[in-house]
Amino acid sequence: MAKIKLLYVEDELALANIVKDVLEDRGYEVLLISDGAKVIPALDWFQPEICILDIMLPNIDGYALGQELTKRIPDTPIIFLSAKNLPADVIKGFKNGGSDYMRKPFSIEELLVRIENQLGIKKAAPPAEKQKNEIRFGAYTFYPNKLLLSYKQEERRLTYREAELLSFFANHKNGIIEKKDLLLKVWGDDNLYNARNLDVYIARARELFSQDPKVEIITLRGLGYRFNVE
Amino acid sequence: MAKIKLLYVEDELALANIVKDVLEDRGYEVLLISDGAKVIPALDWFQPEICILDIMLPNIDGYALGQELTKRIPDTPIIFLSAKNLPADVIKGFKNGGSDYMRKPFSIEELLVRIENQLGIKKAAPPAEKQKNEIRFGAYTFYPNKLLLSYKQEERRLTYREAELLSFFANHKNGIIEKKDLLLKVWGDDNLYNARNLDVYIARARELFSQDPKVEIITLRGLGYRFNVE
DNA sequence: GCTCTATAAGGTTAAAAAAGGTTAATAGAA
DNA sequence: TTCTATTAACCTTTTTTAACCTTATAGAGC
Repeated sequence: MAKIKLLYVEDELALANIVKDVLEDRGYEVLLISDGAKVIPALDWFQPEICILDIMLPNIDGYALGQELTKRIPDTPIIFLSAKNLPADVIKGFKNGGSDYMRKPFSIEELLVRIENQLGIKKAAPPAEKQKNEIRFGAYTFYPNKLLLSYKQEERRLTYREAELLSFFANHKNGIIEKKDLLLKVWGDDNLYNARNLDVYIARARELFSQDPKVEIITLRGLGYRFNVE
Repeated sequence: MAKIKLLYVEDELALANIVKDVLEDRGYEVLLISDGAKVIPALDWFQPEICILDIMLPNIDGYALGQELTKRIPDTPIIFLSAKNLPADVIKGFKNGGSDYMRKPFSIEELLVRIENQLGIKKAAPPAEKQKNEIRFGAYTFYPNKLLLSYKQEERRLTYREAELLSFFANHKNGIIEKKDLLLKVWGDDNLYNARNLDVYIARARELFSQDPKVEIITLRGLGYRFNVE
């Protein structure tokens, strides 16, 4: 079975490395980032299933990061971890996208159990379109390996780029998609020509999903898109 | 709207009554039980949507109770509340059906937020939707993820910047909004040109809300705005 | 203390510029 | 060929910039 991908943002490296070791020992694939500014760019290639965030980070504040993550990967649970112990801080954590909040110092065993708890909650509802070969978008079904999109009885063959685009959407549904990330992932390079190219594919994707108004690609001018389903 | 039914099991009555009052004040329908043995029989007629359990109870142990509740009402979240502070106790709480665990003494505000968090996870159970999709501004409803603002039957598509501005307002309603914070959040940079730009968007926002006089954007000259609702 | 005036902040509207949408034509691979 | 990807052309919408107008506020002079 594939390992669960866990993003861990912490700047105290002495602590972080111990925790990381334990987590890896328990079978998680851990990405440890100590600089808050590097988190967002990492989302694309790492695609975490759960995030552990320290709050007091250099450069960026953990709360802001939580908010940003909630926008981009809305179904992924976030556990805040902080020496800020006041109830007001905890509340702020929940308001900024947190699914749980642990005070420092904490017990690693307790952290492990809280992680499992969050994952358990998520498991019950079944998103996680990681390596699936069947993905539902509203009334459509997308078969990434077969390059096929079906709607009711109709089947439609997709081209390679169309399928790549839809796969990217599948991994970012109901979240913010930056144009440059999309270009990098699907075209491997974000230059001006490819940007226009993407516009053409977006038009095509909109046409593909035109039967079901619940599936919509919303433009975030100057930034990218939102792919909304349901 | 029907009140949310909350089962609260606690034997320290002095504490319990204070908490109960606050919960009722926040709109919950609270059933307080101080004798653990009476919990199971009450399930049938009360049918709670969330349970708060103290662990050290006379007659029956809170963990056992948690286990029993999990069997009988498996989708109902349980928050343990206990003076037993060791990580091992917390872990035991999660293993016995807990969805969260708070150490005593606790802040009531924090409890309220954790309750909401649990309900939020459950409410939108299939696809766990953490972020708000619907925000009310007086007679208007704002759908930040759909970039939509509705008033009575009318729906109005918003542009990305308009939606960002309204999201910022949503997070600061009835409070002071500093121009520079707003610029930083919505434009990512506060320089003089963007400042004029913001003026244009404020005019547009005022136009958007012109149907309901209860929603108003008040200028705080030299500082920013107040976004008043209600 | 008043009143007047200068000035800067902000309101409003329109025009310019940039981003993106759409469709068709062209180029390139299979 | 034939199918796919890219480029181009033209159009629409959004955002930015500019111009001009209104209003609040501080200070000068009374």
